[in-house]
Amino acid sequence: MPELPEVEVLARHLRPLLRGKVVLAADIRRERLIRPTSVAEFKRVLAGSRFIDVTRRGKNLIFKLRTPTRREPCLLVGHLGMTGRMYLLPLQTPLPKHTSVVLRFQRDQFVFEDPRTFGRLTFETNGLNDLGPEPLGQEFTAVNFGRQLARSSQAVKVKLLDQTVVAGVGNIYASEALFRARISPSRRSDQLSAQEVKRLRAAVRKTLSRAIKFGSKAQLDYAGSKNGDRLFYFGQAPEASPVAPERFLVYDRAGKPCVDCGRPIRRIVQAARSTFFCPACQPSGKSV
DNA sequence: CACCATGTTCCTTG
DNA sequence: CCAAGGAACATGGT
Repeated sequence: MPELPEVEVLARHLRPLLRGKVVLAADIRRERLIRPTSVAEFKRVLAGSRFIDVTRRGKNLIFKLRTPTRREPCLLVGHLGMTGRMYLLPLQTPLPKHTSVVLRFQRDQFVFEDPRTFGRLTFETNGLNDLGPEPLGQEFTAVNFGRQLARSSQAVKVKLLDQTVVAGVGNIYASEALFRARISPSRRSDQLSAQEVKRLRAAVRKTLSRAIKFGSKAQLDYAGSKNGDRLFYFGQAPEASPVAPERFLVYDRAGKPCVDCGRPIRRIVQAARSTFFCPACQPSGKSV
C-alpha cells in the first residue's frame, strides 16, 4: 500500500500503537527485506530497543528507537515496496503466509507482511538524503520544482515518479495530479511554462492531501485478511456503498468517461508503467 | 495461459 | 560522469 498518503496514514496509525513498546525479540523470516543490514546486526540492535516515535519521509516510514547500548536514538527505516503491510497483532495469532519480520513485545507483536518482498526494513539511512522535498512541506516551492523539471527532457509523468524531484509521488497519484493540473503526462518536463509548473505543484499537493484526508476518515483494517483495495485497507467494502465513490479521477479508468468532459479516459505506457489521462482535458502540446 | 500490479535498483547503451 | 530505457526482483489477482 505504498504512496505518500498511504504511508502517512499508516504512520499516524502506528505511532500511538508503537510508542513506548520494547522489542523482546525480532523474528526475521525473509532476509531479503532487511538488506543491506545483516540479520545478526539487525537483531542485536533491535533487542531491548524501545519505540520512541513513528514518522514518514517520502514513502519511507521512520521508526525512532532508543537502544540499550546507545545514548542517541537510532532510526529504523521501513519501506513497503509494492505490497508491504505493517500492523500489530495479539500474541499467539497465527501469522500470515508472507510474514517477513515480526517484532515481539510483551503484550502484542508487530508484523511486516510482504508477498512480493519489494519492501525493506533497515538501519541504513543514507538513502533518505537523496530524496527530494516533501511535497506538503515548505521546501517544495514552484521555483525549486521548476528548476528540477527544467533539467530533464523526459515526460513530466516520468519525472513525477523521480523521488529526487519530489518525494512520495507514485504511479497512481502522478496520473491524478496531472489530470488535476490539466497537463498531459507526455509533455516534456523541460517544456512546461512557469504557470504550468505552479499549477502542477498545487495539483500534487491537493491530490496528496485529499488522499490523506480520505484515508484518515476511512475505516481501515490493516491486519484484515482481505486485501481491501491493496492501497489503503478497508474493513469491509459494503456492496451497497462503493468503497471509494470518487477515489480516482483517471487512474485505472481507461475507457470510462472523464469526470469533466465525458470523453473516454486513455491508458498509455511510459517508462514501462501505466499512465491514465483525458486527451481532451490534458492536451499534448510539445510532447516526448 | 496471458497480462497486469501501489516500487526501486541494476545493467546497458549512448 | 550523466541520461534514458529496459529488465529484474517474487507473488498474486483477474
